Amino acid sequence: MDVGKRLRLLRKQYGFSQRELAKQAGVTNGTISQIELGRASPSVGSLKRILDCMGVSLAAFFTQDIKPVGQVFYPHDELPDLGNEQIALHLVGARHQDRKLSVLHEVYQPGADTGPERLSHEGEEAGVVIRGEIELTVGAETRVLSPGDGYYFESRIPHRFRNPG
Amino acid sequence: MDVGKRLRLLRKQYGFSQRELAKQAGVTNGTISQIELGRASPSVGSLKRILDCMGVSLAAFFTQDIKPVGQVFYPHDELPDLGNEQIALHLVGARHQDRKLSVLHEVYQPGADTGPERLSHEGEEAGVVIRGEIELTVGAETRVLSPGDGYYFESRIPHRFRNPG
DNA sequence: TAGAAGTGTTTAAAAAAATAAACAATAGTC
DNA sequence: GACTATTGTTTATTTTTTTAAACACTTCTA
Repeated sequence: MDVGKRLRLLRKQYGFSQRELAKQAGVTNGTISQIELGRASPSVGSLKRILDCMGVSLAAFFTQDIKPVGQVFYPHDELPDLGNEQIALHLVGARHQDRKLSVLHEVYQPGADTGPERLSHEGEEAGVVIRGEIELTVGAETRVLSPGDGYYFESRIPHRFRNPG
Repeated sequence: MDVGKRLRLLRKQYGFSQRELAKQAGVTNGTISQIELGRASPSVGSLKRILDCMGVSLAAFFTQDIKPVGQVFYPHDELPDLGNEQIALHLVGARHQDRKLSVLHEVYQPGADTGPERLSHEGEEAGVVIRGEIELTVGAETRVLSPGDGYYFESRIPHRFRNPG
């Protein structure tokens, strides 16, 4: 089992560049490059700091137990309607196990606009497109969401909202 | 989770001294001392070489999944008799999971004597005391076996036979 | 076509881990 | 008691990792 190959695979899954990951982990991009190329065997301390940024434990790393990113995009017709006839309440992320957050699509009036970002912080995030279209990038995946479509993901995965309209 | 404390615990379980373990792993005793004291964070390469000597994977190490040494000593009355009335066939290590070896206590005539050793090699080992008493040391445990008592253990655990009589 | 910003890789210097050899402490033997 | 063997720890030196900064390359944007 190659530590370097595994780290690179994991980093790609999360859509990090070497520099992004390095900055968060408190190491340099060169370090990550050399580890991935097998030119250096990281100390367990360094490796731990790197893996922490992706929510992966040393145990999971060496167990080959890469947890998949999970379902991120929820088409409109996959949002169960929990509301009544006057107010539509579509729950986003219903299938997401260990859900710590509940977001509802409540139909009253158009919502506010979300500006472009590229964040990676604690917690979880979810939302729904109200009007127009929004291009959402989560990790390595990018998708244009139409009105009615939703999203759900861990905020530690780098993400960005963009209005292509 | 402290890597040093875990390594020391594991080493003690296997009855290794720092020098014994170091020699097999191809590192120095000072290295192991410093790791165990937390004065150094080993590279995954070094840690792997050390753990290999004890048959512990990096995954198991970080999973806190220390597999116990397992039952080593089997008193006579715990050996199930698989034989007939003329020949007694007592199976040693019946409860040992993943048993790759079967040793039977066959009652015909007294067996040979085993000299003192201190080995650590591949494979598994098992036997039964025929006559007199034998002091068997496996890992950190020592026990005097009487006629009818048996033993079963992985040969990579350092062991020694001694006839105190 | 530049120019800026992004990517991963490479290299000399700094920091940390691993070595080699000493030290101190204990236990066993003569 | 002295001698030997074994234990774990400590320290100066060597080796390796990590850093910091450059490099080469691609991809946007003006």
